[in-house]
Formats: sequence, structure tokens, C-alpha cells
Amino acid sequence: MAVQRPTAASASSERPSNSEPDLSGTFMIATWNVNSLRMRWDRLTAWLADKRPDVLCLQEIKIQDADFPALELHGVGYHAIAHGQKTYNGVAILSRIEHGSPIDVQCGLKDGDPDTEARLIAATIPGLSLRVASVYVPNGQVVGADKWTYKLRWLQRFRSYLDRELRPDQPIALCGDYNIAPADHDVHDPEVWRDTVICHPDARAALQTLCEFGLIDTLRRVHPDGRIFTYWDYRGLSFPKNLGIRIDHILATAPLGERCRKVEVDRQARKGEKPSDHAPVQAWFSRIPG
DNA sequence: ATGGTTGCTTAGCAA
Repeated sequence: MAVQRPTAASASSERPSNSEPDLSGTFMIATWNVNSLRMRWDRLTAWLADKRPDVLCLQEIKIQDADFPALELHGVGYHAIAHGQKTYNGVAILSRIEHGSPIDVQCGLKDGDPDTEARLIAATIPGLSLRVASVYVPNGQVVGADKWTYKLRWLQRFRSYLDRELRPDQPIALCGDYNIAPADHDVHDPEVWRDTVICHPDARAALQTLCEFGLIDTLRRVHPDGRIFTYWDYRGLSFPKNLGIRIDHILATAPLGERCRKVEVDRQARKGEKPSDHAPVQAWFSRIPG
């Protein structure tokens, strides 16, 4: 019996688009909604050791600042800053120690409205000449609810924040859980998700307005036609059935986005015991001179 | 069949 061996033709049909890009001289930014830092601590540290991201943005850390394990993260090679609260929400930015201590740290939207929910932290990473934000956009629960109104309002406020605090001609990465699937091919079944808080035209328009600041959806740029997901509900075997949606995004201004070489979702991190319901998104960029 | 899972907090909410 002849053993079927992969040929050059069959190998290329597995990967039709192109060969692996050369990632030498790049740095990697990742974003991961961990759904509780405490519950995900062992997974997180294993992932950091394995992937060694230069920057990692976390969401839903669900931990107060006083309890945030900055020392422990420093022990595994990362500076870490957090904007947290008890029980809900909470965001953080980790950066490799070699890139220097994050500076110009900003928490919240800084627009005078009461900032009762910890959903935004931003900082500059000196060694990468880069500003980074970790973002957790409100889910909105159900269209028409108070939380839905709050989601749309929060997105408006975030756009104002960009206009006020950032410049599209500077290299910036806005990473996080946006709770919005930009297009129908970002959900497993558009009919199931139609007019939900994830896909509603008003939510998509708000994301579009954000991007009109001058932002590139890095994954969609690298994978124009993919059905690539970042979140699968814990219920109903959604992950093994791949009933997912793409709501976690690495958005980049042009000076950064044009340097993007590769983007992928680490589905491995969604497997096994006690995963987050989100998988990490990773993006590689050519180093920025200076 | 009007469910289902997880986390935080302990009965109900949020996702």
C-alpha cells in the first residue's frame, strides 16, 4: 500500500495565499480578553513565556488596582500598568522590560464624564516609539436597553478622545474587545447575529466613525476574505463547532498599520481546560526607526 | 425543550 505523501501542489493548496512572511526585525503586539486575570493567571504566564509578545493588551481583568500582580509580571519580564475595578471590566498593558517603562499613562476617557467603568488605558512604550491603548468597549446587552445607549455614547466619547489626545500621523495601536463585528463575514451566521448589539448598523457605524480617525483593521487588511473569529460563547459547544465572531481588533494608524507583516488569532489558547471565551489576536510590525 | 456556560459573589447580574 502506497503511503500518500504531501506534494508541493497539495501543500500549496493548503496555504493558497502566500508563504510565511519574514518576521525578522519585527515586533509583536497582542490583545486578549482574559475574562478574569485571576482565573487565567497560569494560562497567561504560560502564553507570555511561549509567545513573548512585545506588547500585550488585556481586557476584563476583573481586578482592583491594589490586587493587580505587577510585581509577578515584572518577574516574568514585563512592565505592566492597569486600570481596574472590582468584579467587572478592567484593562491593562504589558510591555517587555527591554522596551522601557511605559510613560504618559492615561486611564479613562478624560472627558469630565464620570468614569465609573474601567475600560481604557493608554501609554507610550519608549523603546518601540509607539503609543498603545487597551480598550474594552461596552457590550450593550440588547438593542434598546440602557446599556445599548451607553455603548453607542461610549463609542462617540472614544472618538472624541482620539481627536483630542492622539494624532493619526503618529504610530498608534488601539487594541481590544470592541464588542462589534465589523461586517457579516465576521460572524459565523449573519442571520443569527443580525441586529444584535454586535452587528447592529448603529454599532457598525460607530466603529466606522472611529476608524475614520485614520485607523486600519490590521487583521482584515492581511486576511481580506477570511471567516476568522476571536470569540466563541461558552455555551453550546460553540468553539468546537466554530460558531464564533470577530470582535477583538488591533486597529492601527497608517504609520503603524503600513508596517504590518502578519496577523493571526491564536485558537490554541481557546482550547483545553478553563480557557477564556476569547482567543488572543497577534500582529507583527516592522520596527519603527528612532 | 424557551434551555445552554462561566465568573464574581453567594442569588443574581453580566457577558
